[in-house]
Amino acid sequence: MSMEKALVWFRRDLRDEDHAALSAALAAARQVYCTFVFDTDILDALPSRHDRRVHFIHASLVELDRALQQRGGNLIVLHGRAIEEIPALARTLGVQAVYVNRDYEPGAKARDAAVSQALLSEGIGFRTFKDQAIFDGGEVRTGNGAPYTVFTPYKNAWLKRLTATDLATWPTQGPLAHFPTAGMPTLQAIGFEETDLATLGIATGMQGAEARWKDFQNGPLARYKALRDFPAIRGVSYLSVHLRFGTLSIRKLVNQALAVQADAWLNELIWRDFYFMILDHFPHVVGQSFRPAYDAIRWAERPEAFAAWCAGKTGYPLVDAAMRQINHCGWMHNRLRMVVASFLTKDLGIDWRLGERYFADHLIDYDLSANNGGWQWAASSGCDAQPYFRIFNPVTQSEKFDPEGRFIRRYVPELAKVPDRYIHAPWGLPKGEQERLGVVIGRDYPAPIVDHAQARVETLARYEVVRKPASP
DNA sequence: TGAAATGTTGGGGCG
DNA sequence: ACGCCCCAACATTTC
Repeated sequence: MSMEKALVWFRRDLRDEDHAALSAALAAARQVYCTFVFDTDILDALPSRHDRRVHFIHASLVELDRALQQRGGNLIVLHGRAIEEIPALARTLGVQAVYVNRDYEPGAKARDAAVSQALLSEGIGFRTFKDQAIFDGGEVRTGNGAPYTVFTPYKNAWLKRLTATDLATWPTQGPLAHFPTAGMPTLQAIGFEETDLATLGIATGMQGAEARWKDFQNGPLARYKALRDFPAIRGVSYLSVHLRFGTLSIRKLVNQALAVQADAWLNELIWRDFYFMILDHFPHVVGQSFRPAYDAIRWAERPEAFAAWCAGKTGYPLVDAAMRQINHCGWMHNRLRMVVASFLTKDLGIDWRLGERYFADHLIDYDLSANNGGWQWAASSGCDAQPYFRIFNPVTQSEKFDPEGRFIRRYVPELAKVPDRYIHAPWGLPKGEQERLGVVIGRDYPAPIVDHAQARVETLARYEVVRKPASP
């Protein structure tokens, strides 16, 4: 039974290759339309009108539209509330069904439920597909049918279950239907401004994704395990933004990771599936600890310390360099995400939710599932989180992962002249040397806003409440 | 996907 | 030669 018309609604899957919903629509319908909605329910909540993500999406849509036009179709780009725009467009086009790739965020699930309901009332179908994850829903479960909450057994089950079918490319050949529009709205027309993506060398769209992917395969992939922890080195893939917006297919990456036996990198891709699954099954992690006991922790109210953390002025060079990196380019090396998260929660005693929100507002690759998972991991409140007594020493981390201070000096230029021996803890530099080098701690660079050894003791005390329920 | 505290061992200085 | 002590170096435990 072939249907006449279908509509593919693109969201975080901005490509026309290996695309599950597009593939299914093409297989099912004679005429396939394509749309994207700049959803004001999302855009209105963004803190700035200069948002690199909106810019990235817009630039990627321009390329996607061009690709669809080469196939006889086009991208119908709307600006409004998706829960109203999609049913209205479906009605206008006279489609029998709307096709989407599944999204696991609570807000997206609520939106999709509302759209589905609206469509259903008009007899229009709403078909959802797994595309952004390798496994979703209940596909990877423990022996008794529960979702995994520990990564390693999840990973083992994930690998055991994996077959070639799970990694097969979704074919998307075939003609597309064209719907006359006034053309793609400009960035300004949807209320946003151009950003510095080009200056930062952030390539958009499928072509940008492919270029980065080639760079990674020709470069660090083979030595990923050895290089990935060193922020001064190009040792990681820089593909996170492309996975976030679907300008690259996850199946292609997993296939290659398996082919070259890049186990450490494959693990990272499995972590991504893991956190999608956790968010899907445990939506309370948005705003609450995965482990309820951890919501009894009394976090410190320290607005001035939080401001110093945000600005990269804590007096701990690696922490400051990392925060200045996110402030400068909207991206931070993964090792440093752990370091600054540990510092915020366990050195400053500040609620992980504040850090989570800061990352949400600043990361170009921000993804609710992984960001929340990572912060709760660092705060020890999450599933398979590090134990609360495992506290990073910001100086030791610096010595291990930026041994010569190359990364520090790149982002904290006022420390450029500090000798290697003191670059990780410059307050140890003798006063006379500080004067001679023109790097006086407290004048040219902040004194540490907290003493790590003391903070560690206070954190262990703060976390005592999770050990056992408060006595009656 | 830690780090600090504590325990153990063994080489070397020294009386 | 021997015991004693110091203290790296390494291992284990504790948080």
